[in-house]
Amino acid sequence: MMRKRPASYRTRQGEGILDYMRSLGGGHVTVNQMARHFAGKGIGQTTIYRRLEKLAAEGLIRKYVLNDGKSACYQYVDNREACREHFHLVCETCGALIHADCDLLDGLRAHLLLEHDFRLDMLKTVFYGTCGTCLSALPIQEGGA
Amino acid sequence: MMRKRPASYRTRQGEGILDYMRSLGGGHVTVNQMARHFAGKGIGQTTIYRRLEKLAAEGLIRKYVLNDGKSACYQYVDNREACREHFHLVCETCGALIHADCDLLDGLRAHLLLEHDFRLDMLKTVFYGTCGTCLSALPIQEGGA
DNA sequence: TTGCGTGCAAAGGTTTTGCATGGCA
DNA sequence: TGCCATGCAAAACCTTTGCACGCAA
Repeated sequence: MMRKRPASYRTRQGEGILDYMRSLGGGHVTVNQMARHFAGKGIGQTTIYRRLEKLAAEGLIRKYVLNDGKSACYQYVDNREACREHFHLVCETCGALIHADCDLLDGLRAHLLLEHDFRLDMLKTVFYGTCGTCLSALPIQEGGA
Repeated sequence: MMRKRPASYRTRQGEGILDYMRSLGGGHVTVNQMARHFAGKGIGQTTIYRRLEKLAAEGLIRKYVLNDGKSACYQYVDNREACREHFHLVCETCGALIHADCDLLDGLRAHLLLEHDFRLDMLKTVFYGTCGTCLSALPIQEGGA
């Protein structure tokens, strides 16, 4: 039987990185920021990259690429199962991640599968836009550009 | 008065690049692909970058950054308003970028705005999942992983 | 003639990889 | 002890920039 053999060791670096991600409470960071945070604390940037990659693969954290494509940023998500069942909205202005539970999603997913022959992956899909707070804070910002 | 003074010259390279983008009929390319296409035809990659940047600023083409952040890809849009009106689906298995014109999007956008106070930006949002081709090619591939 | 457009090469930044060592189980 | 994890440095990549020349208007 292939038991839930972890095949992964618990290390100081790994714990430090996961703890740090958790401590952000949903906030997002880049590898660069983390590298600076851990500078002098014995955690190199290669480890950060590899660790984040693993965590993202496990679904414990989420990886975003910002619009300008400069560098990726990561954030902790505490319940990945629930995450298959709701929208993830990211505000391009303030960076907030919003979890939106909504059954419209089922309709969307079904539609994509039936009409477009496409199985949607909610763990990867992120909706970009502007959140209510930033909308009201913004001036007119019409469709101009 | 600031007339519509072009302040831009018509060049062989510029025409070539725009023609090529148009010839794709909405398909998408990376700079790398274009550089290969124009290799030996006297259009360097620097020009491609600068030209695409300009075209994107003018709204004649669109620039995407996929979630893996590898490289940006561009596509011609002859009607940028219409372009706000379709889904962009990316297959995580084969990497295909699919354009899905569909009015379900309007419902989705309206819903997000009304119910979730979130203005969706279709220029940035990409749906990730598995395309029909890859779905049928795959075995069962249940929710396992 | 003017000055934008082009192209080469180099710089800049992010992410990945090779390889030897370190540390968990 | 076995094997994964780590870290340094180098490589691989993508994109931008400096500078001189070419070419459109």
